[in-house]
Amino acid sequence: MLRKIDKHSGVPAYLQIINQIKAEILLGNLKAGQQLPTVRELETIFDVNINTILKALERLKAEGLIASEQGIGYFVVKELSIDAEVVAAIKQLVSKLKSKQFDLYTTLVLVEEVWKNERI
Amino acid sequence: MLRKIDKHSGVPAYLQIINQIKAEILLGNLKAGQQLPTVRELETIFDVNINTILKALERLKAEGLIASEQGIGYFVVKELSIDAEVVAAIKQLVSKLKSKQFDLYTTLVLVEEVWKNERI
DNA sequence: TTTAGTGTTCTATATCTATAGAACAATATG
DNA sequence: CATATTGTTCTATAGATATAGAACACTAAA
Repeated sequence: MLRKIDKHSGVPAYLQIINQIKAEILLGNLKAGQQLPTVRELETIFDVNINTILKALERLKAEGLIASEQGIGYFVVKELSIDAEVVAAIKQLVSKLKSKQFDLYTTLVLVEEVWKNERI
Repeated sequence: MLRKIDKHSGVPAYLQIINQIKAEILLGNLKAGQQLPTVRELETIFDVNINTILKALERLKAEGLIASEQGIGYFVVKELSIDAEVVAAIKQLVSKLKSKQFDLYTTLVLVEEVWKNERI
């Protein structure tokens, strides 16, 4: 599920990488104990320099989400399971917005703004 | 509705400013013809340097969303109205996630990932 | 033991982002 | 006309981000 980052979004590459990996863990696509692709494979997958990969992995390690073993690889440590109902609700909203021709950027901006402006 | 940006999010300040203004226009809180705060007021509101403000306004101008008149100010040009139903749907999702103690960052990451992974 | 495949560390360089500070240009108002 | 308020332009500097390239360290397997 991991894919090329968007180099023109303005969001730092290492952050986009962190976000992708975190999301995969949240969605249950990466489970505890599972090994990540090697750093040199990640270099190809995300299409960034190895140092950028390392910066992202370092942060995820500091958060305790993953761990590394020299000579072996990186592994998911902590599982972050979320409610299936929540995933369903998000899918439903995404579906509605896509059918109304919204683009992802606009959607994210709106969600953020509603989040910060509404007191619920 | 415009507020301080988050200097520690890693997202460039000028992008956060663009996002906020765009969202206000989308939500109808800034309507066509309406004047924005002065650049020096925006400096205070967002808590960033005037050059960062200008960079953001420049981009919004290039997109045709706002226009400037020297000696007078910046004005909203294009209106981007969206379906009230869409806003309601977003509010509903935000409400549900907040009640489940989700944080904004996790929410945005999930929405993005679901958007990119689901073919709908 | 040797080799291939892992992660790890380091230096150097270029570009982007953000700030500070100063000055200039156009407009509206007294 | 003079002044205050607005946008505009410019230079210099610091820090963050990203890349390239090289070398080193640990592990597993031939």
